[in-house]
Amino acid sequence: VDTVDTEPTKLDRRPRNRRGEGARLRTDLIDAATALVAETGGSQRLSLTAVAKKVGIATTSVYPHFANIEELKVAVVERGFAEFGRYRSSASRSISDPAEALLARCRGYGRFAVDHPGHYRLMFGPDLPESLSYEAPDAPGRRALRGLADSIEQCQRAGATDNHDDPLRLAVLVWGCLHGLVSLRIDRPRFPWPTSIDHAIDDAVRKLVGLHGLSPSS
Amino acid sequence: VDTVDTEPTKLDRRPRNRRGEGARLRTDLIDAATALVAETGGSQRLSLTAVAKKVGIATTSVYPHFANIEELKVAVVERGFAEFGRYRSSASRSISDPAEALLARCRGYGRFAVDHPGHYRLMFGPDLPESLSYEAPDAPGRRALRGLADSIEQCQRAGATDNHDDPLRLAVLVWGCLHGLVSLRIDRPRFPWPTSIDHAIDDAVRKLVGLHGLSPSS
DNA sequence: TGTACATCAGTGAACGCGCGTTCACTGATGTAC
DNA sequence: TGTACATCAGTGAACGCGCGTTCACTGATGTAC
Repeated sequence: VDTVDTEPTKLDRRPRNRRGEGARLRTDLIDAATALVAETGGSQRLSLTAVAKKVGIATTSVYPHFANIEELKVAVVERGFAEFGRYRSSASRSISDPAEALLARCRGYGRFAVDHPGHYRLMFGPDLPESLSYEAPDAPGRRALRGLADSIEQCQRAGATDNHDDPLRLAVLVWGCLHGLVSLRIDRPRFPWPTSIDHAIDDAVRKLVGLHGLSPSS
Repeated sequence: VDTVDTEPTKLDRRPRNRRGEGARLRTDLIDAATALVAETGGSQRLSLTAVAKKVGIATTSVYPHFANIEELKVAVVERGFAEFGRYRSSASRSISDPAEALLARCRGYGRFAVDHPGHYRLMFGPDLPESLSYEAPDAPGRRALRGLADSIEQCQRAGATDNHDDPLRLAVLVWGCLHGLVSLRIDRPRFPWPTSIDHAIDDAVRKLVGLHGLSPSS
C-alpha cells in the first residue's frame, strides 16, 4: 500500500531559473538530449517530449529555445564533433613520426565511435540534420576529412609511403573503410570479431595508404 | 467543389481473398513492407499501420499473419539477403580468374547497396531484427561472409596475392571496408565523392587483399 | 441435387501511448520612478 | 526608501496524428450430408 499522505508532487520538477538566466535551460536541454542519444544509442528516441521530461519541464517550455528537434539535434551533433576532434588530436599528441601519428589518429577515430556509438551513428549515419550534411565546405565532417588528408600528406612527404595519389582521394578511401570497420563493431557487438578494433584499423590504414617500414605491432 | 454524389468509398480497399487463399495476404504484406522500406530508405516508417494501409486492409487483419512488425521485418530482410546473393553471384558468373571474380563480387556488393539503400541499411545497420543478428552461424550475413572468405582463399591458392593470412580474418576486414564505402555513399549522396563506388571498391579490395599483376583499370 | 453450417478472411470500434504544436495563462522578480 | 509594473521563465489544457493492440463481430463460401 502506498503512503497516501505523500502529496502527488510532480516528480523531478526542475527549479525555475532566476531572471536573466533563462539561457541555462538551453544548455540543460542539450545536456539531456546528449544523454538520451548516449543512452538509446541513436537519435530514434530523441523527441521534444522525451527531452523535456528528462529535464523536468513542460514540453512547451522547449519552444523558446529550440523550434524543433532538428535544432536540438544540430546542437548535439556539434558537441559530438567537438569531442570527436579532441579524441583524434589527443591521440596523436606528442607523436612526431607522421605515420605513427596517422595511425594513432585513426585509432582515436575508432575509440570515439566505440565510446559514443549513439553520437557516432547520428554524426555519420542517415539521420544527420540537413544543415550539417557535408555540403558546406566548412561542415565539421569536411574539416575532419581535410585533417585526415593533411595527415596522409605528411606521410607522403616524409617518405613513409610510396603512394603519391591525391591525399584527399586517399583520405576519402581511408575514411570510408574506417567508417565501415567501426560501424559494424558498434552495430554488431556480438559478432565474433577476429581482431581488436585497433588492430583492424591499423591493418587497414597501413595497407590502404601503403605505409612501410613500421613495426607491424601497435 | 467535389462531386457530392460519390459515395465515401473506402479507397483502394483490397478485394477479399477466396477461401483457402488467405495466405496470399501474407505475401502481399511482405510486398508492401518491402516497398515501404525501399520508398522511405529504411525501416523507420515500417509499421503495421502503414503496411496495412498500403495493402488496403484493416490494421487488425495483419495479426493473423504477423504477430508484430519484427516478424514482418524478418521476412523483408530474408528477401533482401536472397536478392543480395543474386547480385553477387550474377556479378561473378562466367569469370574464371579468381581475383577478377573477387573484385566483381565486391562490386556486386556495392551495387546492391546503391540499388536498395533501404534494405541495405536494414540488413547491415542497427535495426536488424534480433533473430537474424549474426549470432547463428547460419545467419544469412554469416553465410555471405564465408562466401567472401572462400573467394579470397581462391585468390591465395591461385597465387594472385602474397598475403596468406587467415582468409576469414581478411574477409572480415574487406567486409568492414566495403560496408563503410557503400554506407557513406548511400547516406551522403550529395558529398562530392572523388571516384565512382566501383573504383573505390576495386582500389580498396586490391590493397587489402594484396592483389597484384592485375590490370589496374576495371 | 439441394441445403445447413462450420470455417475462413477478414472488419470496426475502442483504448492508451508518445508525439508535435497551438494558445491563453501565471507567478516571481528585477527595475524605473 | 517604497512600490507599481513590465518582463522573464515558464505552465496547463487541448488538439490531432500515427501507432500497437484488444475484442466482439460479419459475411461470403466451400463442404458434409
